[in-house]
Amino acid sequence: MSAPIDAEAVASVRAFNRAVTTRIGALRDHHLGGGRSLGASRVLWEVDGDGVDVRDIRERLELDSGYLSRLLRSLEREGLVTVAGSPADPRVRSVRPTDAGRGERAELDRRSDELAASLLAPLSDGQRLRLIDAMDTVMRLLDAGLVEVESADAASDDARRCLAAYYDELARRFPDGFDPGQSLHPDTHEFTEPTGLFVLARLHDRAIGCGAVLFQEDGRAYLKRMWVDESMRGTGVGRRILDALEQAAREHGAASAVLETNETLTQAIAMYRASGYVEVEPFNDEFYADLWFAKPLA
Amino acid sequence: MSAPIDAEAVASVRAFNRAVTTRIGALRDHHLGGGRSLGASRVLWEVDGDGVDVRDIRERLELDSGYLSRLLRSLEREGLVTVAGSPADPRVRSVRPTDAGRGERAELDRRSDELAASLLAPLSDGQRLRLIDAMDTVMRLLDAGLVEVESADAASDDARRCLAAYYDELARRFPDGFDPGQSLHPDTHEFTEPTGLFVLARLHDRAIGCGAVLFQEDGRAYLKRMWVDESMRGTGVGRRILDALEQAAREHGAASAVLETNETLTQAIAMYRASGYVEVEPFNDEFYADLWFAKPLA
DNA sequence: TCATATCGCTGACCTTAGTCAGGGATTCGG
DNA sequence: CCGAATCCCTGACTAAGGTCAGCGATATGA
Repeated sequence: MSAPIDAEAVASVRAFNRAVTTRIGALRDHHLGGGRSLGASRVLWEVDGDGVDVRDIRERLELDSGYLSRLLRSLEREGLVTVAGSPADPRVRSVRPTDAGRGERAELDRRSDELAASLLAPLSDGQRLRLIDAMDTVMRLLDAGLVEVESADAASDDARRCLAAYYDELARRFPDGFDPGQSLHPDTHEFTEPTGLFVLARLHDRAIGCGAVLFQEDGRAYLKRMWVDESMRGTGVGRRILDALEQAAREHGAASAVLETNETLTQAIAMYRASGYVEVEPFNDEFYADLWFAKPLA
Repeated sequence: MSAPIDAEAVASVRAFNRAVTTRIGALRDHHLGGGRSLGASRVLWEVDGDGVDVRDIRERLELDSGYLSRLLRSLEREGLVTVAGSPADPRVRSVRPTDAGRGERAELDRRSDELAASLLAPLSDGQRLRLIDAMDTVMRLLDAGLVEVESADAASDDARRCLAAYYDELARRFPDGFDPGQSLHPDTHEFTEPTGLFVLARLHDRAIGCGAVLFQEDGRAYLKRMWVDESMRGTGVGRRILDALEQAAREHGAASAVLETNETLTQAIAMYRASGYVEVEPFNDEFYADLWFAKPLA
C-alpha cells in the first residue's frame, strides 16, 4: 500500500505547510481574537444557545480544568457568559451566553467569514472554484490518513448509525427503494465471532464506514453491508474495509470471498473489480442483487 | 473580475482553514522545536552558512529587537551560534552557526521532513500524487491573490531580471533560438512615459512577471514583452498584466491594442484570444512573429 | 568636530498558556 | 448514612512570547 516516500513529495508538503501556516495562520491569530485572548475566544465559540456543560467544553478543547475555569471567569467579567449550576446535578456547571456574548460570537463569525472571503476576493470565478476544489481534496486526503478500520460490535450505536445510513442510501439509489427485511441476512447478530465479523471505519471517533463478513461452512467468506460515508468516498476507505474483511476471512481459513451487489452501485463495483473480484453465476437469491462476484483468497 | 462571494465558498474555505491549522499546526508546534522554544528554533533556522546580520533576522521574522537579542543569548548559551560584530560596521552584529548549531539545524530539517512524510505515509501512491497536486494548486491560488501589478522602471534590476528570463525562455522554446537584437524595439528606454509603459507583477516583493506597451502615434497601443514566471502560470497573472497595459493604453487615448507573437507560445495565444484579441494581417516585420493580433479598446 | 542616527543590548514589565495540588459541594453505590 | 467518586474552583507556580525605554558603542553628514 505505502511505497517509500519520494523526497520531492516531502519537499512539496513542507512548502505547503509553510505557505499555509504563514498565510492563513498569521491572518487567523491576529485577525480573529480581536483584543480577546485566543483561548477565551475559543471558549466563547463553544458556548452556544441553550447552555453548555463546562466538562463538555473542557473535553472538546482539551483544556485543563483550572485553566478553563479562569477563562470562564474572564468571560464572565466581560459580561459575555453566565455560569450556573445545572438543575439536574449542581456539581455540573452550565455556561450560557449573554446577549452581549451572542453578539461577540456573531462578530467572531463575521470576522472568520471575512478572513475566508479575503482569500477568495482577489480571484476570478474560475479560480475560486479551482481553489475550493483543491482545498476539499487536501482536506479529504489528510483525513484519509487518519481513518482507522477496526472490528466492532454490529449492535453498537455507531454500527447502527452506519447501517441506517447504508439502508437509507440504498432506498434512495434503487429505483424501487429498499426494504432491509427483503434482503438476505438482515439480522446483525450473525456478524460476530466466530460466525462472522463486523468492522467500522472511524475518523476522529466518528463512524464513517462499515462492512461485514460471514464465514460460511463451505469455505467461502460472504461479504455484506459495505458502506462509506459520502464525504469520504474516493479516499480509499472502502478499499481498507475490504482488505480488513478479506484478512479476517483468510485467518478463518476461507478459500474465497464472495459478494453480491446492485448495478446502480457503480463506484463499489469498480472497486471490487480493481481488487481482483470477477463476476460469477448467481450463488444466492438476494432480492436486490444484479451482480455476483468472487475472489480467491491467497 | 471578482463577483460577489458565495456563502458556501466561504464556508468551504473556513472548513479548510480549521482542518489545516489543527492538523498541520498542531503537529508542527509540538513535533518541531524538540525541547527548544519555537522562537529559538525559528531563529536558529534563519542562521545559515556564512553568518547572517541580526537586523536581517529581525526583519524576516518580524521580531522585537530586545526579544531577538534574548533568543540569541539563549542559543549562544546552548553553544549553537556565535555572535560577532560585522567587520564593515561593528554596530551591525553577525550570527554564525557553530558545528553543533549546524547539527541542530539538520535535525530540525529531518524532523520537518518526518512531519511531511507522516502526512503522506498512510496514503497510496495515487492518493499521494493527488494530495500533492491539490496542495500545489492551493498554494498557487493563495499566492495569486497576493500578486500586485504596477508600473515600474524598465531599467530597474527587477525588470532586467524578468526580461532576461523572458529572452532565455524564448531561446529555449523557439526552434532556432532567440536573439533580442533581431527583435523589434529591443531597447527598454522606450517603455517609459509618455511614449510607453512598463509594468511588473510582484509576489512577496519578488518580480514574477512583466509586460510593456508603446503608445503609437497612429492611435494603436503596441504590446510587447509579456512574460510570467513558470511557477505562477495559470493563476491569472498574465491576464492582469494585459489588463493593466490595456487600461494604460485607454488612458492614453489608444483606440486599439495590437501585438504579435510566435506560434510556439500556445498558452499566451489562448489568453489573447480569450481576452478578445483576433488575428489580423501582419502589421510589421518582427522577425520572430508568426501571428499578429488586435483588439479594439472600449 | 559635533549633532544625529543606527544598532543591538539590558532591565523591567506584561499577558497568555498551561500545570498541579488541594478543597468544598454534591452525588452515587452499597 | 458512610465512603468514594465527581465536578468545578482557587491558589501557587512556570515557561514562553512579547513590549518598551533607555544605554553604550559606533557611524555619518554637515
